[in-house]
Amino acid sequence: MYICPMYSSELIKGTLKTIVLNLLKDNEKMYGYEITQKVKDLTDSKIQITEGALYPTLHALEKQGDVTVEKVYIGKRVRKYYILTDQGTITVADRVNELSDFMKTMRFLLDLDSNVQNV
Amino acid sequence: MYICPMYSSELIKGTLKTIVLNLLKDNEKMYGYEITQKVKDLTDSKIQITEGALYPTLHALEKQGDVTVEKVYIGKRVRKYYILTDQGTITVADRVNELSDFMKTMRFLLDLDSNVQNV
DNA sequence: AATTAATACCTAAGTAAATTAGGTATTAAT
DNA sequence: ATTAATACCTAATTTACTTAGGTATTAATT
Repeated sequence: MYICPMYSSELIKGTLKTIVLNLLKDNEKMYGYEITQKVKDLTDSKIQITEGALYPTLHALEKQGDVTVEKVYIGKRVRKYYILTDQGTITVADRVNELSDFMKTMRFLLDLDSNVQNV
Repeated sequence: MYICPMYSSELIKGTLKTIVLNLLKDNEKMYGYEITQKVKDLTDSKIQITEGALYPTLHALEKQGDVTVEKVYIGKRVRKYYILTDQGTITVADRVNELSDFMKTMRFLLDLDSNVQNV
């Protein structure tokens, strides 16, 4: 199965934690595979999170206390649900604000708002 | 001299070439140091390009044919002006479109447009 | 006059966050 | 019966930076 990310990987780099945390903010609990599918669906496959990037990121978020894990067995198959902690709620707000601010700065820097085509 | 970038470096990662090319699109010719100052000025120091990142990037752009170089001596001090090539003009359009599209997708994904505070 | 700051270029080593490329195992679909 | 989808994982590699130096000229400050 070939994975075709629409955006060059450099752009997505640095936004993964923000994406994951923001999804958990809106969904209470999600498991890894579900996150990859959700992002794919919401972005019309323009952003496809690779598992090699996602799982280490989820483990890092757990380690730094932004999420907790809840193991659930679906038959014999394990699912690890990730839930945002109180600290994680603060982190996601910070991250989203920073990204939002950064994108605003980039739009100004690249003079994108004066270009009608970019709506 | 301490450099304090406002945004975490991961965010800026991947946008440097686009920023540089776009400045050259609007300015005909610029030299490295001038680019760092211009970006600092335009972003109120929120984005500060480090020289360790910029010079290798300029050399890469030259190697891949997006810019040409013009050496000028100001007294005994050398200045290397970078000028966008025809190919570079295409590259910058592609890059800016991609970044613009990516930011639009991120705004949707993070549900930023429904948040009045992010204007 | 001497020192510091600003201008202007550069590179090498280290780092962080991805990609690539595997692996295991269960369940559903063809 | 075989393939695809679900669901987890890691190790090696790559990439684009940061950090931390270096050289040299010119302007500003003490």
